[in-house]
Amino acid sequence: MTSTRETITLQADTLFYENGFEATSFGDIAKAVGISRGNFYHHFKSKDAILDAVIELRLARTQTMLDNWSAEADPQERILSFVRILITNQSKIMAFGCPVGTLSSELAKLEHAAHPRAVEVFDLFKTWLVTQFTALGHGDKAKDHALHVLGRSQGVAVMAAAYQDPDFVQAEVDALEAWLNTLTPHN
Amino acid sequence: MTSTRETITLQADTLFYENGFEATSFGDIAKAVGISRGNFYHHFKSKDAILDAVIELRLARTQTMLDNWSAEADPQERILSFVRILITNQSKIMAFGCPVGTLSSELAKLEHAAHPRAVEVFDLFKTWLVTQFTALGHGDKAKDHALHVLGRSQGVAVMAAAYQDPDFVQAEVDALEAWLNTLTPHN
DNA sequence: GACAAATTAGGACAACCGTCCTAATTTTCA
DNA sequence: TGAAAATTAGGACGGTTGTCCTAATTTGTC
Repeated sequence: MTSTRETITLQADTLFYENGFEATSFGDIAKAVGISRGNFYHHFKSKDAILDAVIELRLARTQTMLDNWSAEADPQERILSFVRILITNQSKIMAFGCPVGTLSSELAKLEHAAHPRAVEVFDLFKTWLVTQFTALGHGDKAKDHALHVLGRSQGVAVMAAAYQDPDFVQAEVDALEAWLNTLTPHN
Repeated sequence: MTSTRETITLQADTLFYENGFEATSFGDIAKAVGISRGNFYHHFKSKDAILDAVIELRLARTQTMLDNWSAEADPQERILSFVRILITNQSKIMAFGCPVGTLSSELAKLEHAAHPRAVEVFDLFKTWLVTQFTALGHGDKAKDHALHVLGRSQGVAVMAAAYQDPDFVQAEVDALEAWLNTLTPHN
């Protein structure tokens, strides 16, 4: 029993990811949802309001995903769960890049008011990663390591979308795993 | 004595970078150049034609930059020249990301015909980096190392545009330099 | 100085954009 | 069952988009 508002948000989320925010029109979303264009304003008063809802959806989804990964006993294994979304979502990432990174980049160029809110998805990952690195005993280096892992993942996503090369993605995931092992020798 | 066509290309290059390709209109370019909108089609028959010219401009600029770096005697130092564009162009990158990466990402989402051509800028960097790593004696690992450096740089650019944190950029550049030293110990 | 070519400005064009309004329909519930 | 509320379709709106046309102006050349 998903409400029309939810359906709009879900479809907009997909379209914003696959085609970009600017390139997605009201008509595109209306067609995907199967409602008339004019009816829209009963659910959202503007396109920006839809963007806000999409960002909140992504924030909630991300938090749920992070909570699930926290079930893992070993913090190192938790971090690997994060790194491996590059493999899990490989085909989508090779086609459209990372949803977080590409939206952040687009909203930055548009100087869109929702940019800081979109970056909060990064914050969720960052905070969670800091927690894991702290648990591994990396103290004041935890934040640096968290941003490092985030950045490496973003770089892989950009190059994956440029070249569509699964071997590169796998090699970089392996390299990140090796780097993690360098940080924390498993005795 | 720059021709109108050159001026259009230069202004479009800046606007595409700072605002995005899709978000930049003919009117925006016309205003920046200082000519009427209708006059445009005497120089470019379509917006895509302007994009092609911009990409070719970037290809030429990139090649020139790589040639200049090749003057450096030590291949390791050449690679560092590449890494340090993150510092040189820091403020622009924090505002708009990497021009190569963001255009590639946008054109991928638009399924634009010019996407492969835009990726050729990456190819220039890649080929050049492969040459440097080969000169350092990394043989069959040269290509992997080249893509690794490219990816790391892209990741830094994405995160820089998200957080506008110069310290993060500097830390990542240092980390990349340290990684390079790990690869090739300087005795 | 005359004439052809290159370049220009300005506006027309159809299509689409985000937004908004209205009137009809469906749903809810006392 | 009937009235109130929620939801819907369809279209109008002003503005902007990329594209194209025409007529005027500038430029270059003999």
